[in-house]
Amino acid sequence: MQHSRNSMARRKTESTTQILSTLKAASSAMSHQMIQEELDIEVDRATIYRVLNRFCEDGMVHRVIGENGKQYFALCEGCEKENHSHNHFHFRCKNCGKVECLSREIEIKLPAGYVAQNFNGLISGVCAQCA
Amino acid sequence: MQHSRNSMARRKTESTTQILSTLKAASSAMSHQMIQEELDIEVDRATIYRVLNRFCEDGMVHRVIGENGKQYFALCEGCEKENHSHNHFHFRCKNCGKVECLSREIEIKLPAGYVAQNFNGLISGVCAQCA
DNA sequence: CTTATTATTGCAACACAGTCGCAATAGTAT
DNA sequence: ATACTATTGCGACTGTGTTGCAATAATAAG
Repeated sequence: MQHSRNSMARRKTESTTQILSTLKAASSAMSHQMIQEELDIEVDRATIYRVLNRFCEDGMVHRVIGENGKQYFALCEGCEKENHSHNHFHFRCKNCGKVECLSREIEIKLPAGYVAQNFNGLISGVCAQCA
Repeated sequence: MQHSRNSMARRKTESTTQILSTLKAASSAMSHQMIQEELDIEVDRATIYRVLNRFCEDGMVHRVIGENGKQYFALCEGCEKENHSHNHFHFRCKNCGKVECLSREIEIKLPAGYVAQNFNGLISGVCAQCA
């Protein structure tokens, strides 16, 4: 079978399915560590990152950068299809560590000539459960 | 002389003044590394971080987290006084590394019970100079 | 000016995130 | 069953940001 140009088909493995279902089950964005702890099987840190990066490339998952500089991953909910914009904010609770989506979409106008490739909006503080 | 409770007066040193004037001279937010390279004197990495953290505590400088998870520091321009909100976006050029302020202020409504402590809005891409 | 106090510094060590090369393993298609 | 190659685990590595500790130096007080 011929693949277009950079012929790379994704394979289904124990790791990928488990990580995917972990993300599906999660109510919030997860760090690699949270994912690792949640898995039924042992998966290497490097592998988890590679799987998550692949998911991001494929547009199944989006990456959020916390105010702590760390990466969090969450399934794309409403932007699976053509409109793959992640222009919404996230909220990270500094107490319980939960990272939630804030539904409101934001439109930011850039100065002329600027090209946007990535959007990362995050508010951190204390969530209602922890307040 | 008595200081209110945790009696800590800030001292003026070669490092602090140099770092401050470097930030003043900068047209964009800087990483610790950019600052270190720009200084006339050698200052330890740890010291730079400590100075910057002190500046942040004092509200003279604000901290921006890049989409790469790294910290960038910039002088507060319009929010020196009482209204110390940093609710504006930044733009980081993935080519030249420059981190600029986007002037527009943003207001985000949080769900009930949520308390915001920090705001970090960043768009990354390619700036006009590099496009 | 001299002295005492303590904020600040440099150094080394550390914890952690995220990445990468390589050889071994295991999906997938034929 | 076999070949092809995506994926994995392991180890090593880079870089960020922090911290403990002893030495240094800024500031206030005498």
